[in-house]
Amino acid sequence: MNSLNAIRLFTASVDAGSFSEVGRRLGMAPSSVSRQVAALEDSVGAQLIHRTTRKLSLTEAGRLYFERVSRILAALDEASAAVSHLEESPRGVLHVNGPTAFGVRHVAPALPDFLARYPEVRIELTLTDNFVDLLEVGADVAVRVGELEDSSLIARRLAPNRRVLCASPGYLAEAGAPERPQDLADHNCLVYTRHHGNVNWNLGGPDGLAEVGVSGNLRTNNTEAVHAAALGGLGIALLPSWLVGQEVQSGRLVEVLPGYRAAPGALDTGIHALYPADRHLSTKVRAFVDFLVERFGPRPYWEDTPEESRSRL
Amino acid sequence: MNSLNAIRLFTASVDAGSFSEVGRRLGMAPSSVSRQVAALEDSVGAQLIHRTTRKLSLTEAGRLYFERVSRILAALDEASAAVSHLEESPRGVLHVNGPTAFGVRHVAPALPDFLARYPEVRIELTLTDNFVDLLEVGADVAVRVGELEDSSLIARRLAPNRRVLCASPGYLAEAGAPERPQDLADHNCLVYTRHHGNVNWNLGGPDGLAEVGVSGNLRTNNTEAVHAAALGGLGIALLPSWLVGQEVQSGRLVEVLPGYRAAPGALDTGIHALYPADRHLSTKVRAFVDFLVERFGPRPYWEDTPEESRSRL
DNA sequence: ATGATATTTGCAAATAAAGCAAAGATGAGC
DNA sequence: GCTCATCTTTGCTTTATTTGCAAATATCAT
Repeated sequence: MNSLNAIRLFTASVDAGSFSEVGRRLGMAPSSVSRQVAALEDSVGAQLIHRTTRKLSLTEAGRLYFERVSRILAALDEASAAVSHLEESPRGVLHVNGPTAFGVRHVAPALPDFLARYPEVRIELTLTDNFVDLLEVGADVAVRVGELEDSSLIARRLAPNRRVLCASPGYLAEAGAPERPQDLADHNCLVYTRHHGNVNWNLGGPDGLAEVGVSGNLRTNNTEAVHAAALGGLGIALLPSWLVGQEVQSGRLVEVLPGYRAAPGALDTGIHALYPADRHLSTKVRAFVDFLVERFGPRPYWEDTPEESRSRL
Repeated sequence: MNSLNAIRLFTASVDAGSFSEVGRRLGMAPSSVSRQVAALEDSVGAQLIHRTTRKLSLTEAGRLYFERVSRILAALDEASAAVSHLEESPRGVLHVNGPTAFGVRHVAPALPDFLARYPEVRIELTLTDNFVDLLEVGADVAVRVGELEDSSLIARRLAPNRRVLCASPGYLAEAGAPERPQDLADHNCLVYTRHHGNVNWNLGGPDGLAEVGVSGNLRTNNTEAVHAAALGGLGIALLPSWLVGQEVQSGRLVEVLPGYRAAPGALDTGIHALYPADRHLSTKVRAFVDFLVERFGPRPYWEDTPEESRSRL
């Protein structure tokens, strides 16, 4: 087990032609240089340098070792440099993980801008709806909507996650628009739930919290299904603003009880970027997270009212 | 300045998939492994491994670093092995230095046998008559006849260096053979000397030491010239046995005053092999010196009497 | 939920490295 | 030929680094 330092001192001695000179250049005692080289010789089991008080000269073994080892040292430095260089400006492959719906709607459309800003980065986007271990899939960063689980990860808030009531103009024309939360009980409510049993919607509005038992002719554990049904005019849905924002802006959906929002629960904690709590956060991850924060927050574009949306064009 | 050990622990961790496992395999505390890898990460300035208490996984930087560095480690071990291996059996270039006359007559003829025994050795033979610094010319071993100077070198005695009196049969037939040392004063003595002034030959024989002032019509500072003149029948010469031994054996020269030899002086200290006093004596040098000792000593073939020489055939 | 095992950190002990001074050696210059 | 400056090496002490242990925290399997 020879030390790298000894090898560096050996090559330095060959270059300088003197242990003392090496000591002077590197600011260390000549005896230290001498001993390190001697230890290296013991380690490889061969004399590398013939010494005279006046002159150093390589043995054949030394010459051979020097040739090979100096190339190796260069390669080693190069390897370190490559890795350090990797960190100077964002580059390399960035593995991003996220849920399908949000990923398709808001992450993927953002990637062209990101990649335009950092041309040396390549992105591998994995969209999964079951929770996966970041490290397991080799992801560098994940976008999570709603509750957070991984405590060993750092979470950076990207946007609020709010749910709003909405329905298609067609449905409202037919069934009328509710004016108070209690009116929802008389509407066909499209229920997203993962469990059996009754479902209550907790709504916060100008007059405080209101809890309304809702029901309808569709219950599903898939948000996209609720979304599709609402677009089809089936009834009133409680959906995340990032999912329906653009349709509200375009008029394909209309916000119902605009003053009310779903009272924050576990599902509404927010939208976060998660990444490992490493001491050395890689620049590409930092760049990506910063980019998302800049793009979404503090008030994401999908929260715009129809008027704001029009004026933005 | 990252330590080699840290890099080894890093790659071991990647292989084992766990710091604890590495600790178990290498017999060290997991905390040490952890800290070394952390230090390496600080050193290169990038996270290399994502850690969970349950799992390790490489970052992209880590993957890149691992790929490069594992090859490098292998190359390093290989370099050490190559050098160590070099020491296992004699191989490589062996630089031999020696005086011209002795080299041509006794070293060069020995080389075929040596090279036959060690086929992986290549010899570079440098014959010089001025004293040279072993290290200066890059020699691994030198053969020296006579006085020794380099005190930092190890000298191994190869053979005695004796000078004997001899002349050609033709000269003796014409001038007669001396019967006592004092008779030399009346002979044409071929004098080798580096200085001016009178020359005495100190001869040791059955009746003790005898000092005889000698002179003749040839004085030279070149032994070979004396040799050639003696062969040509010019007179009586005092020459090293290794130089005239074979001619005495073949009868082209005849030993004069056979009971007498030159009294040992500085020039007669012996024939030595010299090599650097390194802690790691390379096997090829050791093999070469051993070979010469075996071939020459304790009584070299050139000291044989004519009878012995004949029986040896 | 609980137990077994993982990483990490603080702290003390052990190990390795560094500096200093002195000794021996070598080459340059007078 | 001799002296002097400089080089390597070694013994000894001081300093720095590394290690191991124990405890805290975190994770996965049962």
